[in-house]
This record gives sequence, structure tokens and C-alpha cells, in this order.
Amino acid sequence: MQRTSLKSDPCPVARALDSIGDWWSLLIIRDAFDGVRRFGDFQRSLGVAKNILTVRLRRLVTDGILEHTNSREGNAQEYVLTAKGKGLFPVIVGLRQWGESHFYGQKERHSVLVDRDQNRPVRRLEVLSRDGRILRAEDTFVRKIGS
Amino acid sequence: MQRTSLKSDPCPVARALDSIGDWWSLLIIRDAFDGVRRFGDFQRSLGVAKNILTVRLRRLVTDGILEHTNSREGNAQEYVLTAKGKGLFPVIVGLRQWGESHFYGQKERHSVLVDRDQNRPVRRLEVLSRDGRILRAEDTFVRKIGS
DNA sequence: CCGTATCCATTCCGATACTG
DNA sequence: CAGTATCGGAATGGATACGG
Repeated sequence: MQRTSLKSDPCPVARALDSIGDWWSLLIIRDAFDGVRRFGDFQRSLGVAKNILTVRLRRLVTDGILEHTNSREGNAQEYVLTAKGKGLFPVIVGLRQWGESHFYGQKERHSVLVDRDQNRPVRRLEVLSRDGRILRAEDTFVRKIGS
Repeated sequence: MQRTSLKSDPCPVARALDSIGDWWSLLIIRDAFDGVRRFGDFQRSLGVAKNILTVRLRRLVTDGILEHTNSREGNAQEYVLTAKGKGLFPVIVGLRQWGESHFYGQKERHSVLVDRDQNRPVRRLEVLSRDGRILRAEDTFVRKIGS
């Protein structure tokens, strides 16, 4: 039996996770946001086996999240986020802030995402309604379409 | 060799993914946000094998994301999101909106997350600076703390 | 109805050796 | 440097049978 594919799942969350819902992909994407571009740099930064990294990178390229610029003028090839890949920025930020809130003891400090302009931490990620209210899960529901 | 644990990784994203970075956990959490509470309902909704679901639920309870209310007055036990689990709301919304944007053809429609008060779709999730500007990845950097 | 136990196939992952 | 090839152990996933 094969792992169930979620590519055709009606839920957008499921389809998203079909692409990036494994152990390494989101970490690769995090590194990409931090400016990592080369195979060896991903490999050292993540401590992942090279064969695994190869497969993961290939998948991300196939799914249009990374672009493999092989044809740059006479120098090293790179993996760069596409527009689709950059669209995951709020997800990474959300994971980061959730991690900061719940996985560090009182004395243990962690890195912070900083706004370049203001040189201050980024505002906490919130789900907002059209008129700017902060929404919690209880304030929302999923309106199903079609079947 | 065992899978590398990320529990002590310096990066908050990594620690977060150590808890929820597998194929099923985020889908379970999505269902929990949608009001699913019982074992059998998760099982049917996800189509996951029961033994796997058992392990995943136990892990989520251990990590403080779900609470297993066994002691309710003489009736069925339930799995409910804790405060920590509810903190993943922006992440789920981010995944949902990213999935909506990139995995549906022009004619294929999808469900929408709706604000109960206004009965309108929730605002697109954005990363904001302290003064309300919309930040993109290029506008931010990670300030590392300690080593 | 809520799980647990067992079995088996597939996949994942890490280590290492190797190629261009 | 950027992968590919191969190997073995571990984890995952699905099906099914079973117990409370």
C-alpha cells in the first residue's frame, strides 16, 4: 500500500501538506528564506543526509516551490524560492512565533524575526477580519463549496 | 540510526516541526479546529489507519497540543485543543490560504474560512510590522541570540 | 464505540562510498 | 562542490483481528 496522496483532497490545507508536510521540506524552505541557496549549505545547515536532501529538493522544484537555476552564467547553480514558495512566508512566521511561545524555558532565549526598517521585532501574527478585529478559531467557520 | 530529534534545536521553527512536522498531525489539528473531537470522527474524516491515529493523538496529547478529557461525566472521551494547540490557528490559516492560492485550477472551487460576525471571508493572512506595514521576506531578517 | 495488537509492505533516514 | 548509488535499520502506513 502506498501513502495516501492528498493532491486531490478537497481541503486546501491537505493539498498544501501534500507538498510540504514532511519532516524536512519546511526546514529547507525556512533556510531558503534565510538566504541559503546552495546544496552544500542546505546540507550543512540541516545536517540531513545528502541523498534525502536530493529527493526533497527535487520534489520542491517539481512542485514549483523552489527554482533550480542551473543556467546562470558559468557559475554555481542555486535553489531559490519562487513566488509560490515565497507565499509560505506567513506559515513560516507562524510556526516560528508558535515555537517561540511554547518551546523555550524562561531563561532560554531564542532568535527573533526583525523588521529591517524599524530594526524591531515583527508584530505577532494574527488572523484578522476585514475590519481589523483579531479573530480566534471560535470566531470563524469553514464554508464548504461544492460537495 | 534514529531520526534526528529537533527538540533542542536552537531554531523555533525546528522545535515546532518536531511536534507537528509529520504527515498527519497538522491534519488532525485542522480537524480539531473544525470541531472534530472523537476518535472515530478523526478516523473517518482523515481515512487514516486506527493504529497510526492512536500514536499521533498520543503524541499530540503528550506535547500539550490536545487534551484527552477522559473524566467527563459518564460519557464519551474527547480530544480537544489546549491553549497551546489553539496557538496554531494562524499556521493552519496560512496553510489554508496558501493552498487555496496555488493548488486549484481556475474552475475548481474550494472552501473558504469565514468570519462568523461579518459572514464574509477572513482577511488574507499577512506579516505586519509594528506600524502596520505589510512585510515580505526580504524586509525581515533573523536576529540570532546566543550561540 | 474506542482503542490495542499484530503483520507486512513501503518509505524514510543516516552513513558511506563513489562519480563528474 | 553537487550530487548519485547502495545499504541497513528504523519508522510509517494500511489492513485486519481482537478486547473493553
